[in-house]
Amino acid sequence: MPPRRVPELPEVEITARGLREPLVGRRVTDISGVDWPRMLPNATAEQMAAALAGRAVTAVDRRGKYLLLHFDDGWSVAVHRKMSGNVLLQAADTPLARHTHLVLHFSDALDLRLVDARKFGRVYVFGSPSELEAFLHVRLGPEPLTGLDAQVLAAQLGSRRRAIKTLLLDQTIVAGVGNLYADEALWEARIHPTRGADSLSQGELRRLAAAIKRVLESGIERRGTSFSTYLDADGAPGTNQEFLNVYGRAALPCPRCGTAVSRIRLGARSSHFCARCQRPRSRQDPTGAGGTSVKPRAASRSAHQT
DNA sequence: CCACGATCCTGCTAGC
DNA sequence: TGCTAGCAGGATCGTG
Repeated sequence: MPPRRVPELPEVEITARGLREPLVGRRVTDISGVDWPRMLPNATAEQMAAALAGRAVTAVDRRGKYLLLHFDDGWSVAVHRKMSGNVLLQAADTPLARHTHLVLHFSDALDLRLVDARKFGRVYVFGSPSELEAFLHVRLGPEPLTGLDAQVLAAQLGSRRRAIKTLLLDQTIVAGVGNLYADEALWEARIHPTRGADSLSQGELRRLAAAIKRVLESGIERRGTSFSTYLDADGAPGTNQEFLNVYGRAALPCPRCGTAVSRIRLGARSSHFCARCQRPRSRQDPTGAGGTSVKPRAASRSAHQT
């Protein structure tokens, strides 16, 4: 099995699009397979079964990195795949994959299965649109594809001084951006990841807002940075891994200038950038030593593996 | 209010 | 070759 990328906005969007056609109009018949109660933080398996059995899917949507299943009578389910979670649509007679922690049984012997080796993924149940909205409201900032420009980004960042990369990973600043697309957007905008958010110029904010949209849209167009073919009716895998400029490319040449891509540790996350294209013009940190240097991983093991 | 470390998990890999 | 310690990473929680 080839390596999988952590799902971010484009990957969740592709999942939602793939599920929409087969699921809308279908009814839940039962729920099973809950072997890990933490997966359901706001309900028990019994409550979830009682709430959803007999209900039809009215819409499949996405907000940030949450996959949303809407049902009739105002019920909804929000799925967060976190690090390793997968959502598989399979015929009921397909053998259960290892690490399956929840199965929604639908009419016509169709299963929606949540498979997650690391058990970080979570599934929430809501009884009304306002409950769902309240849940999402406190967790998610604006949607980058429809609600982001330089002004919005500036307002979201406020006068915060933390590293811009760290703040891009904060879902209340902008929803849906994760480690991979944050690195790619910063490279595209030519902004060093450790730059203090309050040091960004108007022009840099404009470039960054545009770059965030562009990398996410490209990711969606390429059907995500994923190697899995699940959910794709035509079996086509995502191809964005072939187009990454810095993420997972430590020590490989920057596609723009040829300089070896740097990898540093920022907070508890790895950041990839080009030290030449992305200058640390911050006042307090002229050397760019804002993060801890780490040895590049073997360059062969990355998203570029064939 | 803000920053940041610890925590949750297990497959994978580096290192012995 | 086989074993094991340590890493990876999104989001939340607790501490300073």
